Amino acid sequence: MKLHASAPRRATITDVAREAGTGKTSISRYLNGELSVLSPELRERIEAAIVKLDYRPNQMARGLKRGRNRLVGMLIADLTNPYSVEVLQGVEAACHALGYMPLICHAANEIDMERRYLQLLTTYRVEGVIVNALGVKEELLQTFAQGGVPVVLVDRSVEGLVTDMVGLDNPGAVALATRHLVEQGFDDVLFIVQPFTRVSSRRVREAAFRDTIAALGARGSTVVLELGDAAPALAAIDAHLGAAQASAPAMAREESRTKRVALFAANGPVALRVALHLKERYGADWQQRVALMSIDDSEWAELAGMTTVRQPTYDIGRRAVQFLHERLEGARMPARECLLPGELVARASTRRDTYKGN
Amino acid sequence: MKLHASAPRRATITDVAREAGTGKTSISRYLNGELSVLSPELRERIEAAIVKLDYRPNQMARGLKRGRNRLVGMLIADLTNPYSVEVLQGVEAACHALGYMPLICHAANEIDMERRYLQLLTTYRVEGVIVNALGVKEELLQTFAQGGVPVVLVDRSVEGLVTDMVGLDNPGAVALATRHLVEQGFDDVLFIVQPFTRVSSRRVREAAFRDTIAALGARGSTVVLELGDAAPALAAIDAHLGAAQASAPAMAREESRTKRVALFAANGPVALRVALHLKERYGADWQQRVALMSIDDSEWAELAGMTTVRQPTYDIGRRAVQFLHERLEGARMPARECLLPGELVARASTRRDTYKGN
DNA sequence: TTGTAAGCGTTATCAG
DNA sequence: CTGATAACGCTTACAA
Repeated sequence: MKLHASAPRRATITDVAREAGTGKTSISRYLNGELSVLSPELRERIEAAIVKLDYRPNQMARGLKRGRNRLVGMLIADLTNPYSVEVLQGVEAACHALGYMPLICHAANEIDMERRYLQLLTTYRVEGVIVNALGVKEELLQTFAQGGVPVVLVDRSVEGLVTDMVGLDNPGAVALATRHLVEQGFDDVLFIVQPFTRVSSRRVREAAFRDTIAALGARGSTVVLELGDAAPALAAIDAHLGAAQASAPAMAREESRTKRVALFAANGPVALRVALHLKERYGADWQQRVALMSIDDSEWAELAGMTTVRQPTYDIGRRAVQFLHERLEGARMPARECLLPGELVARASTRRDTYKGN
Repeated sequence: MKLHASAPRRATITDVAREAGTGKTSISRYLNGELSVLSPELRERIEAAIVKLDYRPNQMARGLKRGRNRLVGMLIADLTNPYSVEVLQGVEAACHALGYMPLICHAANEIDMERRYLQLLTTYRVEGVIVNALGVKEELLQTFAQGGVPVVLVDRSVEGLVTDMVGLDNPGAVALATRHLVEQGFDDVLFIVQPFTRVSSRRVREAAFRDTIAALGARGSTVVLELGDAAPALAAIDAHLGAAQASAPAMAREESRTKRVALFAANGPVALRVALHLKERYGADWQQRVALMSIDDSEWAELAGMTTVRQPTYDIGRRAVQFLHERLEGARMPARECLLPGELVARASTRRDTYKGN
């Protein structure tokens, strides 16, 4: 009877070779699918040995020798944002389809974490990285690029770095949303966005908003909301809403909604913050009183009846991996940019026919 | 001028040794903090060489030699569930504090994925695994345990497997919630849960619900809701609600809420599904008409004014890593179980004073 | 068809 | 204090 050793070392290729009464090379060949060169008889012995020893090739050793470990880094700024999780799902699916193992790193909105993870990734010799940057300085990413490790950016670009990037077609999405609002009769739109100067996607959305508003000849302004300290922004919103209401001629109670003003949140987290505030201020039926639209189709959007622009998150993730894969396969081409279109999901909050009195 | 090689291989320890004009051993010593045995002079040369070559030790090679790579696997059943993301944050924080690198695997609710990832983890020779099992057969996990790789279960236990496990104190949480409902005047509670026979946490919650209801002498029943096909369950709920309403004596319109019946969702996803249905059926002010409570404090809970029991997710994650760490440090003790208490977050939906007419 | 031997980048052992 | 040298588990010429 064998005493249970405290750590019954996993079988190695050598063990298998011995068990099968052959050399390591043949085992290796078997593992790598070079079946044609193995006599059926040997093959069977190997098979048996592997099963018997429950052998699993050590990826680390493999990678060390081969020079590639099939690991790709996926750096995510904030998993708390459902957007990221959805992108991640696409990334995972694509990775598996192509035989990569995503090494998922979650910066949790901490810039140090981000740096630290990036270092770690190089330490593990990932073959490529997909980055949803928080605020990496270009140099950090540059390190990868210089080392010949392809980088694909998701959702945002990084100043001074030219690489493949995939994300939402922000101008298109914002235009889609804004046009919808105007068509529905809102001709004064408040665009609410987090501090945007340092984050490309926010910057682009804000600019697109102003452009679209101008093109449509509507009124519009931007409010900067910081999630950490939203009070000032919320006050500004209230003020705007209040002013609009005051200027509107008295109406029947049912029609008290400030009809011409709509709120447009630049992303899901902002939308939630604003919705919470509106609910607090206007009560449970806030949706009837103020129109809210948002980029990012949050899970609660349906519940709140909020109109949104849904991002093609899954595809974004898949596309990112595809770009990476192509580079890893040796593709030499200038940096590409893949901008996928958003989809308008119209709900009660902005639909003309939902509030009485037109 | 140096031509940019297509893949400027990363510097290895040998390169550094050459650059510093010394042997690999010294470099290794330097890397492992055995500074005391290095002459200040040599130390400086090494430092310089490392910086100059931007050297990063290869973790794979390290792991290969050392027999441990500081990798711990984290298998998550469903990242789409915010619960998982929160636990993950705790895990990450703790891992970094202890110098581990979490290898995050997302099964995306697919049982094959789960199996596949588990295999992969053993292939990468992770030192331990934290598992939020979807439905692993015990054998798979057994593989780890037998190989001397510690396993910590999160949120649910796996039949036939005895290991450390950490999660919510389900009986306590359910009792807390149920008692609250009864105290608020609801004496007929509908517990809504996904098919629970195969998932320990659901099973425990359901049992605890029945126990508590019995102990309190209230009425209560269980409805099984499948997220994939919720219609039957929702119909059952409607029926129950309808019956209660019919049996109640006619009241003023304002008091039409079926006062004595409350809905209790076993987790966040179920709560969302139910809320969506209620909204569809009762309109935007569904919260005024039917009481909904849930385990898991979803991000939209505040928005919907839904009472919840918040899970100590972050701590669950941290605790899991701690357990793992202790095992990795060689702790030999019987399997432990850490059940953390939930916290009641009372909101309008179940508060007596929020609906008119008491 | 099969096996031998030389590494991959580190660390550990053992002499200087 | 410092540095050869032999592994770690695997792949890959190169032989046989």
